Amino acid sequence: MKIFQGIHPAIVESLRNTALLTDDEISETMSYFERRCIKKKKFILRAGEVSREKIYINKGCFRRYLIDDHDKEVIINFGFEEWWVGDLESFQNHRPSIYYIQAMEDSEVFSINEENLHLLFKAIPKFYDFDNRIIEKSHFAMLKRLAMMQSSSPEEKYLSLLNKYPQILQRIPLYYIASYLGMEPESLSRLRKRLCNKEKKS
Amino acid sequence: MKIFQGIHPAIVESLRNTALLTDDEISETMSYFERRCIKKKKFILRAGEVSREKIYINKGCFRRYLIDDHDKEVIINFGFEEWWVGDLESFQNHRPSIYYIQAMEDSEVFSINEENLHLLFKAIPKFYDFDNRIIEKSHFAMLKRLAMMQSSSPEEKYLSLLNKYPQILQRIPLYYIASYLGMEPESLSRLRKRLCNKEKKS
DNA sequence: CGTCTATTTGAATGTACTCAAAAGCGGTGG
DNA sequence: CCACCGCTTTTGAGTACATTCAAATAGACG
Repeated sequence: MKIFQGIHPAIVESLRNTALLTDDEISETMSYFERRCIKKKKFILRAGEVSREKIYINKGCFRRYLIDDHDKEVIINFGFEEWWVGDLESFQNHRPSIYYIQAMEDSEVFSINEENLHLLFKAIPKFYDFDNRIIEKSHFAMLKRLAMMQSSSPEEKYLSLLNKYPQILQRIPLYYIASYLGMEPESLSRLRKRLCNKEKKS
Repeated sequence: MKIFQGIHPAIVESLRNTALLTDDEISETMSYFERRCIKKKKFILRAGEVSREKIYINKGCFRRYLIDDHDKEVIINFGFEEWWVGDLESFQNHRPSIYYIQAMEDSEVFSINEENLHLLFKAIPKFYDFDNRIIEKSHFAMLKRLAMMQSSSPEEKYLSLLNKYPQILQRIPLYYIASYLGMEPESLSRLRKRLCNKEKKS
């Protein structure tokens, strides 16, 4: 098994086991991508711009948010290693995006523009299927998150987030987490205090 | 332009203009599907079952819901004409579903099982691309809905729903709409009263 | 006409929200 | 080493509104 220097093991793993690519095909696939570094706080997309590339995170993390009707930032999701980020809708339709996407840490990504993406799909059809399956998986995850948002109490939302991303507290400030959970930072602070007290009692 | 009897015009339209199929290809595509009638209140899927077919709605409407940790029904979404329904995740992974899908009216659907779907993809590759684009679109819509759920007041959620599906009040009972919006039926009732009063004053 | 389903109303409670302020924390420069 | 500044989190007080439980009303359908 070939070792791929500087590529996150989870990416190689999923190209191997989910996309079912051979090592040669993985090398070829990666050659269509460009490696880029994004400094903390830098944007890879702003509302109004058209997304010109698909981006996979090799290292670091990002937040996607939009500005709602009350001029408030609403965080839609975070992106960590081995996930893609970007506004696929803008990318596909060549329409201005409504989202901002910003690096939360110094990050490194693999990006690919539309032209190369089509060449890659032609060269490695299995990658086309793989890419479609990624969207599908995002969709499934989104459905479950929506169910959560609708039915769970703020406590449950917070705990389930911690459960899913145990490292999130180390990487993301609480007031961004609050926005992601659909609450105010003050409420999250009080909620955490409540949970703390419960722990002590039990 | 051929006329397709008994097929919802919106379905034909999207096969023609989005999938870019010729009339002959549309006929061929449809021949892979089975037409089925579903009586009001009947289930096309229950939690625990594995979804064995993909289903497109020709007439009528459905609701998808799950039973949450507090034994409460949570409505995830409604399906109307020309949309697909079903649990794609269960269908793809052959795993038991967590969702219930129930007809809200006497309905008619086009269903296709896995075997025929693969045959169809082989016969009409453009349908494979089309199908993937449908998932993508669902995903985009879901992202926007999530943003709504996170940032909007109950009033805004309700009004935006009416705006998106003007016919919904005629077809779906209010207490299901309440569940979809993540609130109690009583709250929706009071909310509607408030809106009514505002209208009168203005 | 009666029964089941759906919607509204009432009263009491809890909790998230707003606004305002304080405290904690990290880094920079004098 | 300390003072200062920006960023993040916590605390406080008051208000608004969704929730719960209970009951009344309204509609639909046989």
